[in-house]
Amino acid sequence: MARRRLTPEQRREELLEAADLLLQACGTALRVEDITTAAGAAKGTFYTCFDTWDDLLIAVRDRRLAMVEQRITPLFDPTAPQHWPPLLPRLAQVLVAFILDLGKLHEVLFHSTFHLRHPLPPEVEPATRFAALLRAGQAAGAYVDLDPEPTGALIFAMIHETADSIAAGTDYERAMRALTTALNRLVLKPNGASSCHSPTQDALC
Amino acid sequence: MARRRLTPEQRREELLEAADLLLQACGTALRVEDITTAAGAAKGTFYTCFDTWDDLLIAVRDRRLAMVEQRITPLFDPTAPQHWPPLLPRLAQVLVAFILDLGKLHEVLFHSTFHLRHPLPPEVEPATRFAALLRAGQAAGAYVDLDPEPTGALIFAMIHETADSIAAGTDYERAMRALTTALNRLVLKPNGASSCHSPTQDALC
Amino acid sequence: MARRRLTPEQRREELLEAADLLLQACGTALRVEDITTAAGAAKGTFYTCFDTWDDLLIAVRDRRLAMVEQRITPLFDPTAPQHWPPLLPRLAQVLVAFILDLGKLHEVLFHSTFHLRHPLPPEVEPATRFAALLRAGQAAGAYVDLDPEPTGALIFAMIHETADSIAAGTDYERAMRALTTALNRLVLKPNGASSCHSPTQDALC
Amino acid sequence: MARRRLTPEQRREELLEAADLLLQACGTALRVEDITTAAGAAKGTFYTCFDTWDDLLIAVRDRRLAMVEQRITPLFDPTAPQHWPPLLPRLAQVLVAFILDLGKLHEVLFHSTFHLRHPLPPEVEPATRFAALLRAGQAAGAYVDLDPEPTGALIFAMIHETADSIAAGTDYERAMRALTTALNRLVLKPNGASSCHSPTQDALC
DNA sequence: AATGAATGAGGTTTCATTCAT
DNA sequence: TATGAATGAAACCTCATTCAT
Repeated sequence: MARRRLTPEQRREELLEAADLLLQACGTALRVEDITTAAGAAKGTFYTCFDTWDDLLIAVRDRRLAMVEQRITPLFDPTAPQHWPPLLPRLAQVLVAFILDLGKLHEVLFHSTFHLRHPLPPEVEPATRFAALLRAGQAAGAYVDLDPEPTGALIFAMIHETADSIAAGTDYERAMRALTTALNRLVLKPNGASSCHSPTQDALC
Repeated sequence: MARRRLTPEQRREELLEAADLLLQACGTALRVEDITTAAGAAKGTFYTCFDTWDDLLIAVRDRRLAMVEQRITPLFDPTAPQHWPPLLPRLAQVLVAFILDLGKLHEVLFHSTFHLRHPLPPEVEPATRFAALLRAGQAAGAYVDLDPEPTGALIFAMIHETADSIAAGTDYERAMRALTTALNRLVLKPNGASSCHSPTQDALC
Repeated sequence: MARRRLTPEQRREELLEAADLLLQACGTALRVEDITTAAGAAKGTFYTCFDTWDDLLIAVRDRRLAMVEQRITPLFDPTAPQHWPPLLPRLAQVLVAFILDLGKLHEVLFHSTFHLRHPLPPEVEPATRFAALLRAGQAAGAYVDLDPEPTGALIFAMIHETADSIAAGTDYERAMRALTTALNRLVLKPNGASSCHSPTQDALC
Repeated sequence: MARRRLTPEQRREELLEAADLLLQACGTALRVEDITTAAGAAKGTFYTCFDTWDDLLIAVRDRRLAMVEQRITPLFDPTAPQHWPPLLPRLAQVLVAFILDLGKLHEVLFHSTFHLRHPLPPEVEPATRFAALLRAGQAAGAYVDLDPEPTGALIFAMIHETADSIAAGTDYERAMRALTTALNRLVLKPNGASSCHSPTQDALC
C-alpha cells in the first residue's frame, strides 16, 4: 500500500536486518513472508533483493561474519606481534560468544543442509585460518609441530562443539575450561606445569 | 498390483533397507514414495510400518548404530583389560569409517534439523561414552586428568570433523594422522616421545 | 491370533453390538478397525459380515429400530382399541426417548449423508406410520381432517426436532410440553380447553 | 498457466460462485480442486481465499442466506404492521423455495456433519426468528399462547421437512397445503372455519 | 522498483476396501 | 472362515517462487 521508495541498498539492508533478527528467534520455521512483513515490504520485493532463499542466508551469514571479523582479525593476524599461549583460548572465547549470539540462526546456517550447499569461502573458513595461525605459531617456535590444515579444522571443531554444548545447557565456565585445556594441551609444548594453568586463567578473565 | 504378503518385520526390514540405501545415495531429497517404490510396496504401506518420516529416520539410524555397536562395544567397555594408549585412535578409526560409510545419510541424520529434533539417546551418544572411557582411563592412570564430560564431547567433535573433512576431500591418511596426534596429545601423559608416535602407527595399520 | 470360530450369526452379532456401542459414543469418527478390535476380530472379518460400511450402519439401524418396535407397535396398531387424544404425545415420548438414547449414533444415522443414501423403508418410516395413524384416528372421528401423508411427515419432523433440541440442551420438560401442545392443536378438535391440557399431563407422567 | 490477476474480492467471489454451482450439482463429492479448476484458478489459490474447506462452506452458506435475507427480513420484522394470519405460510413458502433452490447444496449444508460443527449463528437461525415472530404475534393478539422458543423450532422443523419431502418427490401443492394447514392450526385461534381456509388460499396464490 | 495475487509441485497422512495366506 | 498386511486414491495444506499490474 504505502509504497516506500528506497535505494536497493537500503531495501536490502532492511530485509537483512529483519531476516537476521527473525532467524535468530525462529530458526528454520521462518518463511519469506515473515521477513517482508517485518520489514514493511511486499513479498515480491524479497526477490528483487535476493535471487533465492539460500542467497538470503548467505547474505545474513556474511553480515554476521563481518561483525565478528573486526574482533578476530587482529587475533588471527600473523604479522602482528602475538602473545602465543593465550591466543587460541582468546579466539575460542570470541568465537563461542559469536556462535551463542546467533541463537537459532546458528542451526539454520551451520546445522542444516544449507552449509553443505554453501560452505564458507576458504578465506573466512575458521579451519583455514586456524591452520595459518598454527603455522605462524610454529614458525615462532611457540606451538608444537602439527599438521596445520587438519589440525586447524580440529581446533575449530572443538570450539564449535563447545558452543553447541553451552547452547544445549552445559555450564559455560566448565565447558570453556575444558576447551581451553584441550587447546593448550594440543598446541603448547609441555614445559612445566605453567602451560596448563596460567593461559587458562588469562583466557577466562 | 502384485501384492506380496510379508511379515511386518520383513516388510519393515525391506523398507528400512531401501530407505538406507536411497538415503545414502540421495540424501535429503528423498520422499516417502521413492522408498516404497524401491521396496516394491504401496505408499500406504509405509505408514503401516512407520508412524512418521522422522520415525523412519530414527529406525535407519538405530539400524546403522546397531551395526557399528558390535565393533565399538568391546573398545568402550571399561571392564575389559584395555591397552589405553591406542584405544582412542582405534575408536576414531572405527567411527570415522562408520561415518564415511553413511554417505549422504550422514547429512540427513547428523547435519540437518532432524538431529536437533531427535538427539541421540545418552546411552549411545558418543560424547557420553567417551566421557566414561576417559574416566576409566584416568582411574587406570593412563590418561591425564581432564573434565570427562566436556572433554568427551570434544573428542567426538574432532572425530566427527575428521570424517567430514575426509568426505569433503581431505586425504584420509593425513586427516587421520592429525586426529590421532591430537587425541594422544590431549589424553596421554607426555612421558617420552613414544606416546606420540607408536600408538599412531598402531592405530593406522 | 487366537482365532475364535463362531457361527456367522454370532460373529455378526458381536460386531453389531460393538459397532452400536462405539457409534453411540464416538459418532462419525469411528473406523472399521475400532469395531473389529473391540469385537476381538480381525479387520478383514468385518467384510465377511458386511459388504460395506453403509451396510453396517443399516444393520445397526435395523437393530435399534427392532428394539423400539415392540414399544411402538401397539401404539401404532390401528386395529387395537385406541385412546386417541393421548396417543400422539405418548408416541412422541417413546420416540424422543429412543432418539436421545442413540447418542452420537443419531447424527451418524440421521444427520449425515448416510440417510440420504439409505432412507428408511416405508414400512418403518415414521412419517408413513403417522399417516396411517392419522387416517385411523380420522376414521374414528377423533382427529380432524388433515392430509395424512404430508401431515404424518410433519408430525415426525416435530418429534425429531424436539429430540434434537433436547440433545442440544433445551430443557426436556419444556420441549416436550411445547411438542405435546403442538401435536394436540394439530390433530385434535378444539372442543373445550380440555384437549390442550389433560393429554399433555397424561403424556408426561 | 494464463494467470489472471484479480482483486481478492473478485477471486473469492469467483470461487464462491463456482463452489456454489458445483455443490448444488454434485453435493458431498466435490473436492477443492474441482472448484479451482472450474473457476480457472490453481489449487493453491483456494487457500489464499479460504483457510479451510469448512470456511468455504460457511461462506457459501452466508452467500445463500444473504440472498434469501432480503425476502424474509420484511416478513420477520416485528415492527412492521403485519397481517398475521398469512404471515407464517408466506414465510414457509419463501423458505421452502430457498431450500429447494439449494439442490444438493442442501444436504451438504444441512444434512451432513458440517452443520453439527458449524450451526447457524442464532441471529439467522430460523428457530430463533420464528420464536421472536411468535412472541410479536402473541403480543398483537393474533397468535395463541405457545412457548415461543421450542415452538419456533417446531415451526421451522415442519418447513424444513416439507422442503425435504418435495425434494424427495412429494407433490409441491399437496405438501404446501398440509404445511399451511398445520401452521395455521398451530398458531391461530380457531375463530370460525375461516382461519383454516382463507389464509391457506392467500398463501398459495 | 515494488507489489501481492497466483502458482503448483510437493508434503504427510488416513482409511475403506481387497486379497494372499 | 478368518486373518491382517497391503493397497492407493484422496484429502488437506504449505510456501518458495513467478509475474501481471
